[in-house]
This record gives sequence, C-alpha cells and structure tokens, in this order.
Amino acid sequence: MQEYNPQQVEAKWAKIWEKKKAWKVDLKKAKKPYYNLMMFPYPSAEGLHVGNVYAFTGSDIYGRFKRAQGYDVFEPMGFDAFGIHSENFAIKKGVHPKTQNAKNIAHFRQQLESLGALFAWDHEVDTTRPEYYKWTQWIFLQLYKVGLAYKGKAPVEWCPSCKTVLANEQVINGKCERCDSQVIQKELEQWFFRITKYAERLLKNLEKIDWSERTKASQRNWIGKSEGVQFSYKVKDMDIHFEMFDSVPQTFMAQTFTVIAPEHPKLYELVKGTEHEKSVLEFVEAIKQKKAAQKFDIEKEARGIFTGRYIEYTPAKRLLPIWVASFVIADYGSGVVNASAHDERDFAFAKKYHLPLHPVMFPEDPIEAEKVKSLEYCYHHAVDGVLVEPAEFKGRNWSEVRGDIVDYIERNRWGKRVSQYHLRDWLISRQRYWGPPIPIIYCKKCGTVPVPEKDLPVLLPFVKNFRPEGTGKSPLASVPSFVKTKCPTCQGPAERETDVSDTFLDSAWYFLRYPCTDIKTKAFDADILKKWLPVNMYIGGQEHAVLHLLYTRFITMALNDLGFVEFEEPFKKFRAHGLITKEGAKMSKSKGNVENPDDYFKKYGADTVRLYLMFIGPFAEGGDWSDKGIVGMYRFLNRLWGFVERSQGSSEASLESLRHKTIQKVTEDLENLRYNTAIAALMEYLNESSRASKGSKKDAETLLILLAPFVPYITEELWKMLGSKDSVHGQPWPSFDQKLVAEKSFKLVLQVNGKVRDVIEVSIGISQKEVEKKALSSEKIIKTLQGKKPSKVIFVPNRLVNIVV
RNA sequence: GCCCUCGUGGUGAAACUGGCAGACACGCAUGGCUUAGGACCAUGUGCCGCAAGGCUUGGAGGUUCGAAUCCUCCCGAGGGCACCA
Repeated sequence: MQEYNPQQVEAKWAKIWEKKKAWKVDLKKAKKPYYNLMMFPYPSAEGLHVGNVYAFTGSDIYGRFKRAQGYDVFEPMGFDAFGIHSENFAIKKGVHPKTQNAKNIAHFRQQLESLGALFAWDHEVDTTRPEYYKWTQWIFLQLYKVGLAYKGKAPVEWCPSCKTVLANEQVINGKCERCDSQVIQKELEQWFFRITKYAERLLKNLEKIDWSERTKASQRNWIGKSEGVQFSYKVKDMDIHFEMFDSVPQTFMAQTFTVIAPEHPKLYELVKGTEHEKSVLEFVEAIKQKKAAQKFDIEKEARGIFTGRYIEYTPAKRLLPIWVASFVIADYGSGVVNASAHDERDFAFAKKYHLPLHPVMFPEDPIEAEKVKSLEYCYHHAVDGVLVEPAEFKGRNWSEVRGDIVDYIERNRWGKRVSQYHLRDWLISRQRYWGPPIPIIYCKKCGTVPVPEKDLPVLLPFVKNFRPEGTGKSPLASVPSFVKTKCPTCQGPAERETDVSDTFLDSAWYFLRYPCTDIKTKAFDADILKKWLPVNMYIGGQEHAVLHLLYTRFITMALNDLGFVEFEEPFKKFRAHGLITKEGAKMSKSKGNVENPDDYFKKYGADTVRLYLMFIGPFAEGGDWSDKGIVGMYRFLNRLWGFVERSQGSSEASLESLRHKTIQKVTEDLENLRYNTAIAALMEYLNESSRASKGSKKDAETLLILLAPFVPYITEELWKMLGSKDSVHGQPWPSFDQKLVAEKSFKLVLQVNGKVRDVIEVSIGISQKEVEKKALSSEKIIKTLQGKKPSKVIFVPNRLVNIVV
C-alpha cells in the first residue's frame, strides 16, 4: 500500500515528460492539426496568479481532450511582455525593464511548467525580443504602404502622471486607469491605424464566427453602428454647406435650430468679422478649458451661444439659427446637428435659451397631446407617437413610419441613407520607452520615409534613463544615437520617429508567429499558416472582448487584403472564461487579495488545484476562490488512488451501462467546456464503482482516461500502477455505445394533474396501455383520485404519465 | 438611457429539446475508528410539520395536462456602450 503523494508524483512525471519532449508536435508532418490557443500572459513581477491558472487549465483540458481524440494539438505559450505595466514597475523599483522582464519570464515559465500543460515550449514567443518585434514593425510598414497607417494631429487623452498618451479605453471616468490621475486633453501628432475602414466588415463577420454571444455583443456595442439619414444644408448668405446626421429621421419636420460643436473646424469661418466673433471665440475658449480640466459636468451644463448665422432648412422652408453648444461631439457624425422638440437635450437647451420649438408628434391621449403642444415636457422616443407632419404622413405611427420617411427624404433629395459608427481609428503611438519603435524616418527633403524592410528591426536602444519627461516626447527622443540617422532615400541627415507602438499591436498577431518561430526570413510562412490557421479554439478573458479581439481581427483582415494570409477571421471559435474572484471581489494587488497558486501547488499538487478550479462552476462564468472546497477534490483523488490500487489484477466486471453513460456525458461536457458537470459525472462513476465492486480494472482504466485531461499527473502514475507500459495520455478517447447507455428499465413518474404522486420501476419501451393499467392500480394514485374518472391521460414515452381529472 | 448576461438550499452549484427541482461537492449533524485532535469510514441533511401532508427556483401575472426553463410587467446583481443627435 502506497499513499498518494502529489509532490512526488508530479515532480517525477514533469521530469520524464520534459526529457521525452512528450508534447512536441511536428508542425510540418502533423496529419490532423488542431491549433488550441490561449491568451498569452503579461509576465508581471508577482508571478502567475490564480486567474492565469484558471484560464490555462481550462484551455489545456480542452487541448488534451482534442489530443486524445486523435488531433495533433499545437498549444503554444508565450509572453506579452512589452508595455507600460513593466515600465512603471521598473521605474518604481529602479530596475531596467529588460532585466526585470527576463527575471519575470523565468519565474513564469517555471510556474507554468508545474501546471502540467501541453505547452509547446519550442515555439515560445516573447514580444520584447528583436526577432519578434522586427515583424511587428514589418506589419506597421505593410499597413503604411496601403494607407492604413497614417499620421494625424488629434486631441488625445494625456495622463500628466504617467506622462503619456492614453488610449480611450485606458481612461475610466476621466481618470487614468492605472494611476487614477485626472486625464487632460492635448493635441499631438500621432500614428493611427485606419480600423474605421473595416467597421462594417468587423461587424458583419461577427455573424459567421463561432464566438460567445456576450463577446460579440460587446464588439457590436463598441463598433456602434447607427443607421440614419445624412442631410445637407446651406448656411444662409455663405458658401458653406453642412452635412448632418440624424438617426431618428421621423421627426425631421420638428427641427427648429442647429447646434455645432465648439471644436468644429468651420466655426471660425462662420463668425469671422461679425459682431458675434468675439463672444463666440470667448465661449469656445472657455468650453475648451473646462474640457481640458475635465471639470465639465455632463448632467447639468448644457451651455451655448448664438453664432448669428442661419441654416436654410429646405424641407420646412424655415431658417434655423446656428448655436454653438457644449454637448455636441466634434468627431462623431459631422459635428453639426439639427435640433428638435423631440430630443431631451435639445428641448432643455431650447428652454434655457428661449429657442423656438415645433413638435410634430403627439400621444394619442388628447390631454397629453395638449401638454406636448404647449411644450410642458419633451415627448421623445415614444413608440406610439402619432405624426402630424409632413402632411403625407399625418396620423401614422412613429415606430412604423421610419422606412417610408427615409424614402420620402431621399425622393426629395434632402438627404440620403447612411450609417455612422462609434468606432474610432486606433491610436497606436505611445510616448514611452518599453515598446517597439515605430519604423519611420523624417527627412527634411523627402518628408516621412518608412524604414526599408531590409533595415528592420529598428532596435530599441538600451537606455538607462527611460523615464518619460513629460514633454510629450518619448524617452527615445533624448538618445541622439537613436534619433540621428540617414534618410533611406536621399542619404541625407534625418531623424527617427521616437514613439513606440501600442502593446495591443504586439498581441494582434502573435498567434501567427507561434507556428513560425523557427523562420528567420519572414514573419510567417504561407504553407504553415495554411495548414494551422485560423486558430481552432481560442480561450481568454472577457476583459479582452473588445480591444484585443477587435484589433486582432482588424490586423488579420488587413493582412488578408494584402495577400499575406488566406483567411480574414483569425479565430474560428472563441470562448471567454469567467473571472476568478476572492470573496466576490476582483483580485488585485492594491486590494491585497491575490491568491498565489504556488502555495496550493505545494500543499495539494497541481492536479488538485486544476480539478478544484474547474469544479467551482461553469468555466464561462468563473467563480469565487475559497480554499474550503479544495479539500473535496483532494479527497476525490485519494479515493481514486485507493480504487485503482485495489483494482490491480482484478477481473471484476465493470458497470457497463454507467461506464458508457459516463463516457457520453464527459465527452459532451468537454466539448462544451462544461467541466464542472463532467467532473461531477466522474465522481458519481467512482462512487458507484466503489460501492459495486472492490475494484474493477475496466472501470479504473476508463476513469483514468476520462480524467487524464483534468489531472494529467496522477492519472499517469495510476495508469502505470495498472501495469501499462505506455502513457495514459496516448490512449484513444473511449467511445460509447448508445445501446449500452440506455438501461433496461427506468423510473416512471406517475402524475395526477401535473403533480408527482408515485414513481414505479418499469421496463423501457413500455406501451401507453400497460402504463395506464399500472398507473391506475397504484395505491397512491387510487388514493389521490378518490374515485374520480380521468378526463385525459398524457403519456410521455419512457418518462412519465400524467392523469388529468 | 441603450445592449448583453444572470437571479435555484447554510455555501459553490446541477436539471439535455418544457416532463421526479436541488445531481456532484463544501459545510453541518449523528455514529464508528482514535488516548485526544486531525485524517478516514458509514448514515442523514431544501423549508414547515410528530405525522399524514403541504410549501418551494427574486416578485406578480399569463400560456400549458405539466414551467427553474416559454411570454408580459416589475425588483435586484454583474458586464459592455454612452451628451453618439
């Protein structure tokens, strides 16, 4: 008798597997390629946390399951190591990011190895290595060539503490997501990727990819398509035309004034040389200052000023006064909007500045309609509202008239159908050190010149002082040996771009590099990609539902258009895993509630931790980490150990029906990532087997094969104990026989008026006649019926009978 | 405000296309083993009730022979978007 000693078992097999390179896949020779991808981690100084372990375990179980089904599973691992996190940490500790990064990665790798996953370490990727970011820069150049990368001046979110530009998503309620400082607006020359060009495709393709609905919904929201009408109007007495977008065109006849954004480029032209010039410019300046200071209270302040100009509003043959209004967004639509009585904001604005209002839609209730007419309140988004204008549509409902109104507007040539998107271009410039330099050279003679591909990579120089200076320039700007260079075109003196690119660019293509890490001459090889991509299964956190996944899709589409890859969607299947919390709260350093998996590995072993995490609840939903439940898993593995030990050399018969039933259940659950119920089924199987037999070898073997994806170490050890020479991880996934799954008899439920009154054991396939006979002779049924005659009998074969009286 | 996801015992959670609600665990209780504790084993455990029986899936209605599951409204939680016209 030997006791289960997880540390010993796990150390032993980890060593053997490593030596045998047990999980190595020959990418060229593989016959049934299956690319099982998980989001690669950012190697923080704290090491792997429980959330990482959760994600990787869930993904690895799926990979091992596919492997057992005969696929050549490629399950690579790497490190998303560039970025502001590493840099901030390095600044705080006074260690160079490069040094720190190497340390972190070493720690991570060692932790990951103990997890017992199928990782293909011979294809590891580290985004900070020149061999990798050379190709990140190369991708930039490809996009630049076709105009998908461009430089533009743009107001950007600037964090005065981190001294860098932030992406929109890094700004939470006007504050920096990292240091909580008030973000200010700044105008800078920045590099952008034209992701907006792909808005419609990014949206439409969502229909044809197998992703969790939640993730798709987030992407749809982010892209934010809005359909409506674009009108075009002339400014009275001026040669200026404005395009105006309206997503609620039904009430277009209600428009009585026009609002324009304070930042609108044509605003100055409107007021130049008029009596309004001074007051308008003062107003604009005040608004800009408020916005920069982020003191603008969205709820209360809707301020405006008259420009002295009018729009010639053709459909209603009236003039609309143009007002500058603080609430108008400059970079959505055209920055100019016609306002009406049927929009709450416009209504409030009009009341405040005594502007005319002209409602054209009313409730059916005449008393309420009178109130709307007398402008007592704003009547908006009312699905049952009835139009009175234009005359052709009088009496028709707001909700059904939309299409016809748009047709009508188009017929009159007042406007046309268009779509607007909330999606903005992707700002990729970062005024930081720890990232790949953007491969661009500025020459006084030749202008902006891309670095020739043969000169890649543009190496990130080792800079001692990499702290951002707050000048709006990257730390690289203070390294003359980096900045000063020759123009690739004219050989004259020139300067390098000193910004680095966004970390999200590194991670937007890493999955293409994994299978090609051994190729030095190009980013990826067409033949290999053809064989292995798109990725079969991608698993990662829901927090990346928008940015990472959207950027990745965009880069893939662009590469597809450029002819580098043959697919436009990178991930056939994506599943988001849930979040692991601690006492209901998200684990974070600042809260001090981060669980370190190492402690649990030491105490129970990786197998138990893996099993416990998967048992907490549905993989897609995550759960709360508490160390209470973990003992249950440890007990289970100990019971398994004992059972297998007893079944050595046993010739007891197996529980055929339950065995097949369990195989079916576990197979189906694994396919759908329902690990918690698969584990429950395996526990039942062990419980039943232990009860029924001293130890059936057949049952023990089946248990081990089915459990192997979850707990790779103990199953391997026990497999050997049963006397096999080969590995449990080389065993084919067992199949089940539908005939054997079905039992000979079942428990028939007897109901009266839908309430269960009795349960009797009968044989499968029993006829309705027989059932009725049996049911009506049941004592409990007779008692419940009290002599009443059944009016109807519902019979569900092999399940129940319901007697209605 | 709009869009998604969800709400089931003391706890984590099960329940396939509507068909025995609470599988599997944790915890708890009782008993066994043990000097004791732990570990382990056995049994029990939704609520009310001595019992017969009744009640029970956030709340209120509805559809159905039958609803955790479908429909309507309301309440609550989590997430995404948001002065987006």
